Amino acid sequence: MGETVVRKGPRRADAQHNYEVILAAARAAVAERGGDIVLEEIARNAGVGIGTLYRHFPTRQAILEAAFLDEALELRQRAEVLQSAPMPLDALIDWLRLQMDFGAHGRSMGAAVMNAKHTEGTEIQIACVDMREAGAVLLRRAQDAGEVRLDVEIVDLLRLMHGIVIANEQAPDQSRVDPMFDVVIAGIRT
Amino acid sequence: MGETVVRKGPRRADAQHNYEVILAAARAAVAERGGDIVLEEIARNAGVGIGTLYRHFPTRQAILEAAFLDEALELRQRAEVLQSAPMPLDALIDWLRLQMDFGAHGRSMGAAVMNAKHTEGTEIQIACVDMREAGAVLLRRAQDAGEVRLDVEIVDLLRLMHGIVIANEQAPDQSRVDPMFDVVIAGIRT
DNA sequence: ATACTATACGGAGGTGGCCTCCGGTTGCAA
DNA sequence: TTGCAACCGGAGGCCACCTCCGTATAGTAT
Repeated sequence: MGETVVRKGPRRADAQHNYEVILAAARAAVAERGGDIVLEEIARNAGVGIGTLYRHFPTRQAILEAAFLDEALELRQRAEVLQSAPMPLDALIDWLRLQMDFGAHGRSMGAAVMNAKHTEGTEIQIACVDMREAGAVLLRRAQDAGEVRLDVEIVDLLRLMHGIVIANEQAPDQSRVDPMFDVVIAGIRT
Repeated sequence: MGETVVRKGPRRADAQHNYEVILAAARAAVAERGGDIVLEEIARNAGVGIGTLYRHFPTRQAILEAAFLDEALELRQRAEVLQSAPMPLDALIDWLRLQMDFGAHGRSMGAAVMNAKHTEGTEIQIACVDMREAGAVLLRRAQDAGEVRLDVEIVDLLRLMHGIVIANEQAPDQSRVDPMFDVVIAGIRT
């Protein structure tokens, strides 16, 4: 373990540049095609060889993780901001909606990334744990305020949001997303 | 449209036999690998050439649909049986649990099949519609009994069940499935 | 400025799965 | 038994994945 680790430290200028260009292309590709991105196309769009792409991101998983990292960081930040909102339940609900919006944007990448969340040590794993903990504070506040059932855990909510997004992904009409969300919210209330 | 349709009627004996052998192999493969089955492997296990497989099931989608068809039929049947159960809400809950169990068994095939549910005319589409309608009766009974909110639709419930299964698929622990299910049930109550 | 080398680039090529196509085979009816 | 429509099988083209290594160059030492 820990053999071909991608160096994060100081790199040659061209390497750093390529890394960023590839990542940008990857994000664009993920945004419109979801999880089933075509790696060689990303390399082409980034204007680099396929070998260069694979050096920076040794595995398909690595690219998806990198593309999702920012979202995880932002979701954590949003949670921390909401932690001081006046209405604990509303804050939680707002954050859960964000989860869905981000998930919808990231499309079915979710499955791939969800998997990564559980493999130790990854950068994305740490980011996801942080995000989850920040969300857990929101949940706890709502529970302490007596507005949410005590037997609900944060993972339940994250997975339910994720599930709603995934289940509606292939559907022609997105019109039932809100009702489904409402059901979940009603279900966690005391 | 409607060109290379797979004939359902009388076929030559060897063709009929191969069809069944392939389908059996496909079901076995789907049961353990989910949606990302390897078609050539199925053909190999069935002891037929790849060409034969493709004649009987023109597309990957067709195989998944065929493998899932039985489940849809059975779920419909179960719903019809439960329609005469004494407690409408309990009947609905039981049926939704079945949805999850079947989905869990069918694994991530769900996404592929969910898609098929919305393409017109397919055999699986008809089966799914029938199943959904049978489930809708269960829902309506529970609503008429005043036990379930009126703004809930059957698709919401099916998708939520599907979502729970998918979202938990990659997770190492399945222990949160029941709590998530409970949240949904609590959420649809009046 | 020049030379040197660790670092990085790029794409050819091997692998594997998808799907088509067609020459050969066989069930079945007459 | 014969004939043919139905059926079989797998070779082969395609595409994406991923590795490997010869070439190029940024950064540094002189």
